[in-house]
Amino acid sequence: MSFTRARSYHHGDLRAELLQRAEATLRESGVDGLSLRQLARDIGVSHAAPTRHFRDKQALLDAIAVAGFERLGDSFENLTSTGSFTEPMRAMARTYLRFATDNAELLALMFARRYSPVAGDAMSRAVDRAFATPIALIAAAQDRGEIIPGDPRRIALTAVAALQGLATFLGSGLVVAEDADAWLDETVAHLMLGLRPR
Amino acid sequence: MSFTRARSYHHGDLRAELLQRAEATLRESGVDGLSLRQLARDIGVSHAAPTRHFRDKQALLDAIAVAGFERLGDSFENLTSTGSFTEPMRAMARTYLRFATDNAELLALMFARRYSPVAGDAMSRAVDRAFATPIALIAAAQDRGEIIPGDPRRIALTAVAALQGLATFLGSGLVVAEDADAWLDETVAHLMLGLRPR
DNA sequence: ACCTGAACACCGTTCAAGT
DNA sequence: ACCTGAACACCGTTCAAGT
Repeated sequence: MSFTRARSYHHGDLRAELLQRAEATLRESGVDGLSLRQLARDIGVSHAAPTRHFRDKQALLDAIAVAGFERLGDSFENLTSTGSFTEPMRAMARTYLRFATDNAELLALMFARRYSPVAGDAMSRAVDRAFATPIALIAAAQDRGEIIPGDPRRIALTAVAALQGLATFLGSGLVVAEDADAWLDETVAHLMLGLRPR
Repeated sequence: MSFTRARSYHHGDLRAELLQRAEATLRESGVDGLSLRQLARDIGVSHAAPTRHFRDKQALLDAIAVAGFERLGDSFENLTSTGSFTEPMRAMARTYLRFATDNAELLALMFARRYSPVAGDAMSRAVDRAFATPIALIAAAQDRGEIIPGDPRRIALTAVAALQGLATFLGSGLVVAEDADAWLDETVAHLMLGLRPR
């Protein structure tokens, strides 16, 4: 059955397979290498079939971005906020930067600010969940007096922004990839201790 | 003369006009709205003419990115490193974030990590120049003992990375654009003083 | 409800030929 | 040296028609 399913008239789970295949193509060939027609050809379906599941190409890209934020949220899941704050903070930073370097094309898509208005709902849910762990981390450290007071969301997002920028610089080659770990440590140290001498 | 020049067989300065027009289109319609054929139509030249000046579309995008880094370098030019360090630092941050928000599509292109190998030379010259001012700013502050010791390039790039990440979050809507100034101040304060209580 | 095939209006790139 | 026009192999999107 499952052998012939791909050749039957109705595919069965075309939406899921389109998404999965699109993510693979994105990783291998970048956004520019992603075409709806090629995708349909790869799966063995007519070029017009994807329209049923994604109204246009942007809708597919939006769905990939949502899946990306969900995966980012998953990768934060086993972070703990116990112990001295520096360690959870460094673990979060490593997780984010690892996701960023392992999924460079995907990350660019996630922050490409091209979402269709329609995508907003599922998108913002996934985004909120992805950043929930860093925010909770900051809040827990504040309770222990290890972090200055202030809105934990704002503090968390400025911290993650520093990592996001570092990921961008790494991706562009402005910072050489081999030194990524050293840059990561330095970024965390600067964030925690500041640039002004103590 | 200049009225008929655009209609004569030889254009005269097609390369410069292609670049200028492309930057305008990029600003108005984004990268996705940028097509060589449309560009040629806008200028009033055959669709194959651009090939003489840019071997392919990527070469044009590279040239736009180089021009972007040059403009970024220009906008840093009148920053001074005198006075208490906090003020030059905030001025630099404002300049970068302003450039980022005023040229969102361009900035994305500048860090799109798709440079053709050929572009590397002019590109790295423009990049080096663009970041020279922030690096000099850090070095001067170190001399006055207002900044911790360490490689000024590394310190400057981690600082600019924090701004770059903030610009990305602003562009994606993760941080609302109206609060940009407040986020900027908070980012600079965190960078200078750190997140750990003093 | 889901998919196909043809049609339409676009692309980027190449290359002989024109000026 | 620079530009044109035709040709080629692609796109995304739409829509009647098929299952």
